[in-house]
Amino acid sequence: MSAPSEAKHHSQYHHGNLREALLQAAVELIREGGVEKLSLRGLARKVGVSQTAPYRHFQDKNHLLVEIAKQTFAEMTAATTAPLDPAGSARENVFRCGKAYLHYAINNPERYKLVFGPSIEQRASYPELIEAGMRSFGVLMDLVKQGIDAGEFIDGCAQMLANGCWSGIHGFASLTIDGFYARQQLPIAFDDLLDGQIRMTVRSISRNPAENLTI
Amino acid sequence: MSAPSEAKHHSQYHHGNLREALLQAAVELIREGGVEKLSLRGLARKVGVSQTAPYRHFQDKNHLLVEIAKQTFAEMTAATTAPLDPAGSARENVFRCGKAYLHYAINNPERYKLVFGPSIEQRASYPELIEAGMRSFGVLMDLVKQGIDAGEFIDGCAQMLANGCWSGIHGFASLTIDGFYARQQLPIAFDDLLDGQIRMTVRSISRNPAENLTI
DNA sequence: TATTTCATGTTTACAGTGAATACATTTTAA
DNA sequence: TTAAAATGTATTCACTGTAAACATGAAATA
Repeated sequence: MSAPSEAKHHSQYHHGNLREALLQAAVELIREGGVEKLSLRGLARKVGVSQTAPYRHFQDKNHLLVEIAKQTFAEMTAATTAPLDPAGSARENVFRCGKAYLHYAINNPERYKLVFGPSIEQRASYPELIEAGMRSFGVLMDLVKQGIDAGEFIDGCAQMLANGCWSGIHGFASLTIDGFYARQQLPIAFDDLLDGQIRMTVRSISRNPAENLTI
Repeated sequence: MSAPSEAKHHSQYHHGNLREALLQAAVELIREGGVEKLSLRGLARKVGVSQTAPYRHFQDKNHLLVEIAKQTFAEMTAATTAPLDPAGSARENVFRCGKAYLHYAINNPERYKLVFGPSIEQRASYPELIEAGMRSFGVLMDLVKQGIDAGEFIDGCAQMLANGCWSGIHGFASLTIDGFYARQQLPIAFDDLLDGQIRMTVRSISRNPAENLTI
């Protein structure tokens, strides 16, 4: 189980594992200062390599960002899938999924912004990125379909209902990350606000919802 | 009613109305290429002035963007207030407000992204910007309060309900603008998707909502 | 009216960026 | 053993935001 490229005596000309090192360092820099502050030159400096070395592994800056975005989508998919209860109701699972989604977003604000923000150019021309995003959305989509089939959710275009839920959760994540809710003097704790958002989301597609915000 | 600064023979050294000209040109450039592509130097070029002239009117690039964002918030406030019907129900008015909001966002995608995106740094340190944003949010907030008082909406923290609605609408606007919904093969027209989003939003806070997505 | 002052322009310069090109070295395959 | 391919570096260009010093002309004052 020896990793060949790592076992070798680093001649210190060839890095050995530059691509991975760049990705990892970039994620760190983004976490610390946001995508806006990430420069390829600074990244190269951090990794200890010349400023043009990254171009041997990424066509340009955008391609590197796309790679990180793909990884981020994958992590989101995993994070929102993990807490699901196969035996639970669709309502419960949408709640769990939403909560995990928001926790991921709030704990990884800069990566979340990278994925949805304007830093990545020409998103549409990276099929793998689109697919990674679709897979992430698919978690919610499947739950909504199950809920419709089970009669828990209102009848209608499943995609529309799923989009609606996604919009609510994504909007809440974005506004929270950008500080729009932090500035409000709320009579309730933030965790309750977050819970309330998810309950509203579930309520928006539920049949016969209660008169208060329960699930 | 003669505008003194405009009546004078332009000596072509002093522009005469540079601040306004810069703002107007910047809005155009943003509309065409997004904030990311806006450079102060390009802006100066477009207005026909030296590259440092803008610094006589704006402390730095960020201050210029903040000014445009303030104007954008003001326009949004006007756009979402105009269609309200004082005699109508809160449900109806939230619907109208939401629809106007989404139309503004979709017709002015780059300005919308400017206002909510990461281009503006240190938002919190511009009180006038915060206030402009609060006024825009206030339109929805007032409607929600009215709806709670009238018994149309569920009882609860008004701010939480308003935030929830805003999240849904804002999320939909963002995802639409960023093309996440354009890539889906939807069985329904986009206008119906948009309508559905607003109905879901209203539904999420309504007492005794119908079993389908009506208002 | 003559003069001074100040707002608003310009020129020049610097440090930073993404990226293209040409060159160097090391690894790999023939 | 040697040729080729992969992966590194050095140099350069065009672009950016912005600081500093200087120029001009409009408004205020003597």
